[in-house]
Amino acid sequence: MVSELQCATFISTGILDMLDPQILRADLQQTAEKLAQRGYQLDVEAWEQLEQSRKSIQVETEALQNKRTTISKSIGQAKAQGQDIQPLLDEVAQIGEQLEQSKSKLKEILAEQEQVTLYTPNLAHDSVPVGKDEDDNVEVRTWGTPKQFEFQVKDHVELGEVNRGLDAESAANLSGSRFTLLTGEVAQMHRALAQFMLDTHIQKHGYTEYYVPYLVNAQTMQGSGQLPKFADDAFITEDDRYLIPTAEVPLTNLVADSIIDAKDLPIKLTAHTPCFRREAGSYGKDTKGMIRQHQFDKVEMVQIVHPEQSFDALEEMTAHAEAILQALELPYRAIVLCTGDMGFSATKTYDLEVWLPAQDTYREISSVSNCTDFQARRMQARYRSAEMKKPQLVHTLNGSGLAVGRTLIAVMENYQNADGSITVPQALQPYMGGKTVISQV
RNA sequence: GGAGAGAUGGCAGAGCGGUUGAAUGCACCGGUCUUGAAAACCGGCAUACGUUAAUAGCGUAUCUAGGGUUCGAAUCCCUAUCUCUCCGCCA
Repeated sequence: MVSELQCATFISTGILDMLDPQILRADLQQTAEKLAQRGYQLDVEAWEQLEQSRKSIQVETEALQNKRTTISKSIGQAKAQGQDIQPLLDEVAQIGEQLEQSKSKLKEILAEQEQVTLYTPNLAHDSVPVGKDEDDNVEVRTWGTPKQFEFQVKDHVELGEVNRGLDAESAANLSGSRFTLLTGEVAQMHRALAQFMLDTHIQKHGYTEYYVPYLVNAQTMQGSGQLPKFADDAFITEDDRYLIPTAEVPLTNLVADSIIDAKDLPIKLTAHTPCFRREAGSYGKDTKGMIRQHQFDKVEMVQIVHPEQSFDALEEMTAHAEAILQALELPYRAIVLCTGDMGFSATKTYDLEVWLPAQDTYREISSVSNCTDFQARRMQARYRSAEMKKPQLVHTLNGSGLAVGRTLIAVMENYQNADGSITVPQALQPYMGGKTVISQV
């Protein structure tokens, strides 16, 4: 649980952030409708009232401020010329109290508005199917054909036991439920997968590798949209740091509070990190095996791009994630998430789902999102070119390339043999000392 | 963990209670000169919000952040964060 007190420490920038205040102002009704598609109810009337009082009070405050500054300056001048300043002091004294009142009122309203914008999700792109939940997601394409097995397939838990590589009991004893302990060749394959993914993104897809902190502060979590709304999903330390739920958090925030030269775009970053999630609200889901864990490894891709490029970049990044599955020859399908199933910061998301023979279904293994300027606004990440008068917000994207644990599961299940041994995919063999099969049978 | 020093514009670096959004240099942009380039010289060059048709004017805020003192704060006080130096500890 995150206490009220901790929530109160969330960083106020003093600016109206998050959802573009200009958009909220320009076409409030339409914005509210778009938000409703995502299951978010914006109180239009309350917002309009807030806006009205903000306007009048801000104008009033600034006028008072101006008056005081002007008088104060003339006090300085009068003093320098040796004139009597008492009349001026009397005059300014009256403004003081009025100004204080006006100021604190304005502060209150701004804080209220910030609360609204901080909790408001990104707007969905027009190409995103409108829908309520995952049932309304739309399949975009499939790749590969699920293999027909001549024998009764085992799931990854059984395969892990057979090969003495997956020990749920020890993990539970050490840490509790939703943790995994890998040993021997299975642990080796897990490591090999991460290396293979990282090398592919660096060598073939043009990403720069990063090693990042696994603990970040509240400001950073807020920048990429995890806070304040999803505080309960994250692990927090006693000194108010958060275990990263994904490398997206530190990678994306690398450009926070900066103005990037347009010719340095796009910026393409990747990192292999553990990810920590409370999995609050997922009780009873995927309790068996290592599908849903408090700790899992992931290779993450992040791109910081020119606003006009972000939808092309979304396709490109999705292809980068698909390239890993293709190299491993794992059948999968790509789906586009509907408005109701998308994450908070995303305007459009593709999920990749890998075929799991034991479940006889596709399961999520990667999620690639275009966040447009939503995170950039929270982080104040902008770019500038010579022709531009003002810096503009960049667009940010992130995607898993891929979730390592789930990829391990997919390899184990798709590459299993009748005796319970597991063939090592060809692409992975160089990363496993040339080993072609895992077998403790 | 202990002791000390510091945080100013894209960068470097002045200012240390009044007319300072902030000297100066570098970088960058425009121009003069030049066959061209360099050099030299001239000019320009922060961000956000408000008002507005306006990326025009005008107003407000911003010298790490948050409080305070004051008619007035980059300048004084308090707190937090971060950086550096030394000691301790440690992979």
